[in-house]
Amino acid sequence: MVENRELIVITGPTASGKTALAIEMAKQVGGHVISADSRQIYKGIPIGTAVPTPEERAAVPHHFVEVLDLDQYYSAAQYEADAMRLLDELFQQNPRQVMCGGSMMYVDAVCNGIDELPTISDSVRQRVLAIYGQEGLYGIRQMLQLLDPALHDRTDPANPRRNLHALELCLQAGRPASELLTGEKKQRPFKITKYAIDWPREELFDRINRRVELMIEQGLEEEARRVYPLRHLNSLNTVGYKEMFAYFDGLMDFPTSIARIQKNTRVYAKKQLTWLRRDPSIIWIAPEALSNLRT
RNA sequence: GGUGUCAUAGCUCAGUUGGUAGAGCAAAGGACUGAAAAUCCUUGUGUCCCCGGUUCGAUUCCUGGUGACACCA
Repeated sequence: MVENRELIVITGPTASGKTALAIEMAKQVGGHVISADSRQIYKGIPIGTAVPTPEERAAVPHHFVEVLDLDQYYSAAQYEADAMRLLDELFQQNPRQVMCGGSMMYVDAVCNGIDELPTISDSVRQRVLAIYGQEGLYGIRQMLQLLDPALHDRTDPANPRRNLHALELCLQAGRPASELLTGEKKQRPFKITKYAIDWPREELFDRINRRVELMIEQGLEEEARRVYPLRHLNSLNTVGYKEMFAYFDGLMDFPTSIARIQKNTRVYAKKQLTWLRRDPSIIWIAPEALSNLRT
């Protein structure tokens, strides 16, 4: 009954052409596009996150695009749950569906699963923040070592966010969180095939630079001004907006902020590539092969 | 034309009282389990402008050249 179910995952670095390819694939197999993008999921920032166009979305149904308010909390774990629920539904209509996105953690959450962890309560969060405020990262590390030596040892000692969260988990769970972090890969009731588009780096960087210029033409500055009052939200701690905000704040001029967006987007693409490189299940496809797909 | 200052990593520059050199930015590599377009880590050999001189030894001092800048004509 579920034998031929397949999730076709189109991933890869930013500006590599995932959107168009995913739509083409979805059309061919008769499936929907499930976006795996931690920023396109928010409403109000379509230009800077290069959301699919209305025409593209009319051609194939899309999910998880422009559905959250900027101040809504969301996470890879929530995405896993939401996406799995949706896939269950969609597979009943069609055995092949397409996932598209460059948020590697989201992609992995669906492909491999994430451990079940307790939700951190406000009181625990406040308590950990207070420790951090008074004793800094050192204090957090010390307490973590006491509560969960194993987790302490494998947590990047210089990364505040990771250590804060590790300690939060221990306090919330009431026992060493490392017991919960099994890292077990979940079995999915469908086949997963991952593709990424393999551009020569120079060409990818060219595409990035051009796309940023296009965003400016489309009105990125105006869009950024609209959300400027919400600039402290995590959803706006995003390439394209941070740099515009810095320009609005007088920290840099307009051309500099554009150049910074281009640079930071290149850095982002590199980080994505680092993640992708260690995933042996990815099928890299040459850009030239794309034209053959588009029949 | 004259005088002066400068010439060091892709860029901006520091430095070596003569023992072949280092920061920021850029760039490259990596980590990643409930904020992930986030967060964090690692990586600096380059004819020290060119020819010659002094010296055990010159990127550092000296002569000359070339280039840039400033001022004077």
